[in-house]
Amino acid sequence: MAATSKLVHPKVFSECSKQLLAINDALDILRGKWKIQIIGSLTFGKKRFTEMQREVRGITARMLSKELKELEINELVLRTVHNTTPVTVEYELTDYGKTLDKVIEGLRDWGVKHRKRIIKKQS
Amino acid sequence: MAATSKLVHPKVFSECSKQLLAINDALDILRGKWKIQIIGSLTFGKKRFTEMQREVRGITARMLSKELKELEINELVLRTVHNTTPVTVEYELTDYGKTLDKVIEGLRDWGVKHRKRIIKKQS
DNA sequence: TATATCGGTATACTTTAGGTAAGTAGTAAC
DNA sequence: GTTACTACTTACCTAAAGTATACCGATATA
Repeated sequence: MAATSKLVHPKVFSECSKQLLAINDALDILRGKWKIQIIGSLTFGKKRFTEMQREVRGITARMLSKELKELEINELVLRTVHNTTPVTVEYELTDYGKTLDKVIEGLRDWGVKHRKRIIKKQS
Repeated sequence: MAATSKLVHPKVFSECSKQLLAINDALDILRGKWKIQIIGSLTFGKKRFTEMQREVRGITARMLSKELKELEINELVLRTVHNTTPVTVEYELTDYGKTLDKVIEGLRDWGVKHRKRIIKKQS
């Protein structure tokens, strides 16, 4: 006897697919090792380039520059150049960037719990 | 005159760094094109392999298999083989996997809003 | 006998992500 | 005139991620 294939109700199926599409849209913008961390660092306020380089552990100037550019294009981050010498550049979240608060917070909270769990398992 | 480097208060700095570490921990497990989508699809309940292949648009058997294995190793997903013919295999979120609810939800909600925004800008 | 299903695996390949290292302009301090 | 600072850019390279396609055993169906 062949396994009966429990068909998902079309309504449920399309609902799930639609939501996966949304997740995909979000990931398209946030994917990679650095973007979410960069946004995370900017939730603490305006930052200068070198400041972020120090804060986001392990990131190189190349990656920071590249990722910030993409975030700027997607209107999540605002870049402001100040006429000091040498020039200073400030990055901050746009209002739209700030709408990612819940995502960042969720990821951060889960990460904290996850780290605790891993450490507990090792001991 | 050189720009004065506004030093961040050590307490604020370490707090930010600590939180970025947590975000990094979370991302280590969830990074890539598919993992979050797979978990997202499982928030709707148990799924069989082929069912997921249909649901997660564009994923190949190879990737689905690979990603599910990694999620299983990290105890986010449980795999159950049923003795039907042909065999059926069910995947579901573990209790620990379910703790990602907030993250998935946040990403999904943001994705929905983001898609609306993009469509609006195009018109 | 031929074909289909389920849950994959094997192999080969292409693409993208990310790292390394060096260099840049403009200014200013030593 | 050499060095230092800020905020990058460029060229190059590797490793990881992802894709395409064919195939597997067991069984059931046409």
